[in-house]
This record gives sequence, structure tokens and C-alpha cells, in this order.
Amino acid sequence: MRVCKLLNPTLREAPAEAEIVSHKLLYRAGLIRKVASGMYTYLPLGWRVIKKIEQIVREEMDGAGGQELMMPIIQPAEIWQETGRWDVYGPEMFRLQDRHGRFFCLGPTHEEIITDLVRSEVRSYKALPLLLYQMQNKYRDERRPRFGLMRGREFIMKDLYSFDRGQEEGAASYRLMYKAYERVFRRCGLSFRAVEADPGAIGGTGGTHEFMVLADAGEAAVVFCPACEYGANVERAECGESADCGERVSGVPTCEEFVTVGTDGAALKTLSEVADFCGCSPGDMVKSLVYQADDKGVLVLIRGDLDVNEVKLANVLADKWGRVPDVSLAAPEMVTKLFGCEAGSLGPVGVPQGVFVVADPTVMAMVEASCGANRFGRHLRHVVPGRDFVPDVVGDVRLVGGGDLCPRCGMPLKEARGIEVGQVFNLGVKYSEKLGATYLDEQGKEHPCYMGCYGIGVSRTMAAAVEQNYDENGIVWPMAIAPYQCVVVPVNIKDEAVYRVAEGLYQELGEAGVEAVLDDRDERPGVKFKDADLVGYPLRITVGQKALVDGQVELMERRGGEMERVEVGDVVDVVRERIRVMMAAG
RNA sequence: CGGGGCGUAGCGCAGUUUGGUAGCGCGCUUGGUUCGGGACCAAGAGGCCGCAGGUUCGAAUCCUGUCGCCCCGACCA
Repeated sequence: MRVCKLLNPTLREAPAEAEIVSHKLLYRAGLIRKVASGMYTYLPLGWRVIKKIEQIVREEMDGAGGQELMMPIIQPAEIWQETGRWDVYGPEMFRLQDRHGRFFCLGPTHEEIITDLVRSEVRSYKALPLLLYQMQNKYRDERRPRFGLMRGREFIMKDLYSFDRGQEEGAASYRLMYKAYERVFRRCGLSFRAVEADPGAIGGTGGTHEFMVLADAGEAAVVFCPACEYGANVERAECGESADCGERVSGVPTCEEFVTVGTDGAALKTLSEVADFCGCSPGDMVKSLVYQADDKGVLVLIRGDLDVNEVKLANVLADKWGRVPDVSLAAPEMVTKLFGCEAGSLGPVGVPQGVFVVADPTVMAMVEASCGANRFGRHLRHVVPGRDFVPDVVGDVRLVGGGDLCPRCGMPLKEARGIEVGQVFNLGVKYSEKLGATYLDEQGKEHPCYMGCYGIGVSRTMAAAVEQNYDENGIVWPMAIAPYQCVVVPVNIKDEAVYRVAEGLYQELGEAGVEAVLDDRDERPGVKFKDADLVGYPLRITVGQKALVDGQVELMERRGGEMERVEVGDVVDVVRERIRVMMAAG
């Protein structure tokens, strides 16, 4: 490709709306342009990167036994109604009607469609395991699209679905995909971490892992152990601190109420204020939070120095109630209505009727504690969990962070931000049962297929790669996903000797299978160098008078920036070898 | 959905307080001089100032409405 004709509008300045590195650089380097909030056009160079990532994904999916197919973007409402997700999915689903008034959606995902296919076309155990995948645009009307490609309303996703005979074979497919994902992201040159995750709304019975590219711009917080393999999204993370660290003592006096009003006559509100007031630390207190779970009031108790993880709370309640509730912190009015006093004076002793009480194990492990008295400006001391109050359920609702101990090996965990580029999911029989996707075993007995689903955010992977590979001059593409492997820059196209050599090298590289562009613009060298750096071609060949008098050209790696001289006749071989090495290195 | 901010040339911005018929830098076009890290000179093209109403002799500027875009939040008492 000749840069002269390449639609690659680079910008000196980033658009004001771009906040994060990948958004700014992909825009400035002329790889993407915005069409509407959360929707982008991939310009020729950007689209080449997408296709490279797709090809890596395709090779690894095929290698794992996957079969590629293509399903429609527009999906009929009926099938979503069958699984109940037409209503569950809510405003995130783009919906539309055809001329007859029938309802459709733009597919946010394809479990329904694929399961519908399999239920009509697969009968026998002989067809299993079956791994089907596609790469396609997905549509989610996000409440807040942001950060360029990171969270779009239209995005490119690879989704694979596995159908197996049972849990055991399903687990094998899961492991197969897990391994394939590791290869995909390694080949893309990304530094990533697979972490345990919360299944969330998709539901399903088995485990799930998210593949996180570690980068500051990541929307998710993860913890991982520097010593062992453990890693988890904080929504899910457990920690190893022993729950029963204290000895039960019998000598704790009866609990008593005391006044907690500051010198200005106002009631002490925050937990640390109360702790200071009674000369103890937050860790000696019980933090009492009121949540609304669906329409029910829930009092959540946790040790005062710790925080509550709402996702884990929802899961604890789900275990007890048999459904996953919507959990949010209760509005102040609701707190007052239930407890007759404001937040800040709440506690587990004398909880009103109808309020469900959840205690974190850290609370039950406390020997004695202080807490609110459910009366304005009053607190209690010498409160013994189990003696002075008994929760409805004890469950782990603790938000784990860096410094907490690894649940596997006890080392302090590290915390980092992560960009979720992939997720592997054990679905179990949730969809196959609802939609009747069954197979007959050797005995002619009918069973629901055991399913898994596995996503890779292709467009998001492109953004994540930039978040991890850039410098002050622009993008530094890993060789495997660079739009072109190499740029040939004639310093001055009006210098005939220079231009002839550049043109010749460009031709030879192409014939040798190297993806090269020739910057044949009549621009000053500085402009071409700046653009080459901004776009991030991994290799640059500079053809100029200086070296050409010795029959040489200059070869530079974008990462590192060391210039070396190469004989004109050796360039193609040297470049091919360099590409080979850089591919392997990622 | 709540809060905040912004819509003026392809990109970045000024002009809005105090109404008087639109400007700067970059980019783009043409000509010339340059040519190893975003050159210089000259001449140009390009904007119903997001849109719709209103006030006014007159609106980018004031008022009302509306649309779009961005950020934060929707979690700790």
C-alpha cells in the first residue's frame, strides 16, 4: 500500500472527547472515527488490526475444534420470550419492529439463536461435543458508552457455544477454551491474567473466568496472588483471613448503651467518629448497612474496617431465597422508616421485624464489639455476636482488596485494574432445558445438552492492546496485530536514487510476503517519521542519502528505537527474520 | 436515571459577561523556496455559530424549548 492513497487521517491533536490513551491514539493515528456515541467506523488501518485479531482468534478456535458459522444480528422476540430474557434484558436491548409490527432485537448475544439451531438440528450423542462460533457485531444499549472502543454500543465479539453430554464433558470443553484463550491473548502480545468472576445475569451453574488485560484504564478491579495462580475479579474475590480468629470469652459484661453526641450537640455520624469517641479502632466496631434487596430491607453487618461487596451480598441472599435479588443501598427515607432512626446509629441488636439480617463471618468472629443502638445518638458496647444478636444468615460479603490474604496460599494479594477482553462460561442446562435442546444417548434416553459460552471482545482487544503498548510518540503495535509490519520511508521522494531504492524495496518486501507500506508522500521527513511513530508500524526502513552512499538503508524497531544500518541487498532477509522473532516474542 | 460540562471550518480553540453581521493555530488547495524528526513565504477554499421558536431595527451573543456529545455518580452511614 502506498501512503499517498491510504485513507489514514492522522491528527496532531486528539479530539476533546477522548479521555484514555487508546481512544486518543486510535483516533489520532487515523484508525477509527466516531459515528455516534459508542459506535465507530474502523478506517483501513484499524480494520486491518481487527482482521488480524480475528484471524488469530479464528485459528485458535478452529484448532480447538470449533466450527465457524454466522447468525443474524436481528433476532425475533419470540425466542427471547421463550427463555424469559426479552423482559429480563431490559433497556440494554435495542428493540425494533418490522412493517408488520412484529418485535425484534439487535442481538446483544446469541445463546437463544444458537440453542434454537441445535435443538432442531442435533439429535444424537454422536454429534457431541459440538463447538460453534461466530464473529460479529453485538449490540448493547449501554447506559453509558465510554472510552472509545472500550465500552461501545456496537462492538465486535467472537462468541463460541459448546454443547456437551454432561457436566464432565462440559468441563473438558471449558478447559479447552480456557487454554485456547490463553494462546489467543499471548499471540496478540498482551499481558493478561485469567481471574475468577461472578456469573452475573447470564446465570448458569458452573464457574466462570474473565481474561483481563492489566492496564490502568481497565474498568474492572481485580486481585491476584503474586505467589500462586489465584486471581479474581473483586466482585467475586474471597480472601483467606481466618474467620474465627478470636477466642470466645465468657467474661464479657452485658452490653450497655451510651450517648454518642459531639460537643456541638449533633449525633456522631460516621463510624470512625464513633470509634474515635470511644477510643477504639473501626475494626472493633460492627458496621451496619441497610440494603434494599428487591423490595425487602436487609441489614448487613461487617467489621468496621471492612467494606461490603454488593455482588457477593446478592449471591448470599440468592442462596437463601432461591433467586438473585436486585441489591442497592437503601435510601435514607427507607432507613428511617424501618429503623426509626438515621443511618449512623444503626446496629444488629433489636432489629425491627421484617428486616433480614446478614452477617459477614468477620463479625461473628469478633469477641466483643461496639455498634449503633438503633436510637438517635446512642451506641452499644460489649456486644457479643451470637449472644446479643443472631443474624438470619452468616455469609461472606466482604469486599477484598490488595493486601488481603490469598485464599489459596495466604500471601498478600495484589490489586490491579483490568480490561475484560474475554470470558469463559459454564452455562449448564439453563438454556437447553428452557429451549428443549436435547440429545439421545446410547440407550435412546433424552438429556438436555450441557452448555458453555465463551466470548472475546475483538474490538476491545484492539483498544486493550494500545493501552498496553504505547509511548509518548504513539502506538507501538505488537508485530502480530500491527496494521502493517513495516513502513518504508524515502527521506525525499524527489531524490531519484533514494526513491528508486525505496520503491524497489517496497516491491521486494511485498513479493517476499512482508506486509509493507511505502510512504511516497511528498512530505518532509519529520512528518513521515512522526506519522510512522503515531501509527505504530513495528519496523521502519528509512531510505536516505546518508546511508545510501554506502549502499545501505536504516532499519529501526518502533519499540526500542535503535537505528541500525543494513545493506540494501540484505534488507528483505533481515526484515523477514526480524518479523519472525517479533512474532514469537509477541 | 441523577449531577456537572460542552456544541463556532476536518482537528484544537477564542469571541457570548457588555447584541452591531465571525476569528486564531493546525490541517486542506495553488505557486515558490526548502528537504534526516510535525519548514518558510505568498495567494486561496472552507462555517445558515447543533436545531427550532421567541425578544430586538439587528442574535454566535439574551430568553424558552429541543437534540447531540463528554465526564462523574448511581456503593459504605
